[in-house]
Amino acid sequence: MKKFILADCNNFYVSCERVFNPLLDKKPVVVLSNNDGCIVSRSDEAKKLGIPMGAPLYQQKDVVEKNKVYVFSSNYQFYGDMSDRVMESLEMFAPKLEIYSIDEAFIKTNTISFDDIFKDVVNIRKKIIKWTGIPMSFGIAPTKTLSKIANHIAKKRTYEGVFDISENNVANDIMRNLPVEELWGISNKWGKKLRHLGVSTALELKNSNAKFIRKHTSVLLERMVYELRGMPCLDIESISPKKNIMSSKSFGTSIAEIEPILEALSSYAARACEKLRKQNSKASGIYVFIRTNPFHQNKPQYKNGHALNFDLPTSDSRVILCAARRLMRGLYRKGHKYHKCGIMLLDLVPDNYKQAHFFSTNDSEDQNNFMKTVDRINNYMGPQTLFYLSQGISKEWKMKCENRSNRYTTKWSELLEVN
DNA sequence: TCTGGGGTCCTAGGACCC
DNA sequence: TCTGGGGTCCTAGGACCC
Repeated sequence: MKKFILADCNNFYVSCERVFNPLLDKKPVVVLSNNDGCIVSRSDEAKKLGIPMGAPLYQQKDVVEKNKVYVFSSNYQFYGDMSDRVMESLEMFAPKLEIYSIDEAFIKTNTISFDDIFKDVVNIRKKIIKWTGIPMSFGIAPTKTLSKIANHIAKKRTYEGVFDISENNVANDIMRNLPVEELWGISNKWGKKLRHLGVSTALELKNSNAKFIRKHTSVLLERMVYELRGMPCLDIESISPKKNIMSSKSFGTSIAEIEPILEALSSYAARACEKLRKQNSKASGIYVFIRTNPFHQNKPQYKNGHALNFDLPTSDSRVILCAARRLMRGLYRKGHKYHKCGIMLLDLVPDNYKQAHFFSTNDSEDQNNFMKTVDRINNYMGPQTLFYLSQGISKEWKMKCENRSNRYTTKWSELLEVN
């Protein structure tokens, strides 16, 4: 029988920090989101202190100080590079893996030959930990949904970090004690709805009438019923280019004037365009938005967004920046303190996509060559070596990032030093 | 004081057509 | 006086993921 394996890094961002800083072993460690806002990765020691996932840092200040928790700002360049190393290592054993997120990948067993799946996976896991320094867990099951559950058990229960849920008829016992909200694809809203229908555990969902579930929820949960029964509805997905690309960030401090907002927007747009060209796409349109801080309900709130279509799809930063700024000037209202803005590149098409247009000139060879040159220089000399003046120089909107570790693997000046 | 960012998929409902 | 039904396409918004 074909099986799915979910390979997942343990406490990924924290584990990355530990690779180059062994003093952090066995200590409580957390990593923050952008702007040092929320806690998005926790070591086991930090979890034991009761620090919840996603909690704002300021609400955990007491626990953090009392227990000397190590706190790191996010360092995505570094984590991204470590992720590449882990995935490339996995690919050596399983060439057709589906990279599901920065720290997880699905593998299907018919793409590799195993003598004994369990034993072989234990060996793969050992090798990857040795090569990358990142601890991982592996869940084995007949469907993706079940492999998620198996992975969960592997993390908690077994010392080898590998668990096969299809062995020894343990699946039902595990599901009997698993609240529906902990299933992959169900969260609070659906959980409530299911409980309302009399379904509160994974096992009860598995034994429900699939059509009944679909009628009262959606096709997604109908699929899940079958997946829990061991009938695969979800397969390994091949890598496809993104359909939209987004770049947005909250400002380090709230901003009332339009100029710094335009600078921030230009920077986000430039970043989005780099991602766009990297995946060899062009955008047919853009959406730009702005908003005040929704947590300050006692202050006047404003949020708005506008979209625009280009005559022809483009990946030219200059065209996109100009259009974005024009949209923003239309959105901005004086008298508010703004907290966040962003841009989404819409309806992406392959960059070799050609369509004749009588009047538009925004898709010339010159433009493409110009952007390629800019990207090449920034790749070689470092991000932002060349930038647009409209991104500004003072950058008062720049996000907070007070405890970032070194970019050990991607920046010469920040390599680990051994004395 | 301080509350992330970047995605995907599905559904309902409106506009429009014949 | 009595005013259809069925289909498609698009969009906005909701829900979920990590």
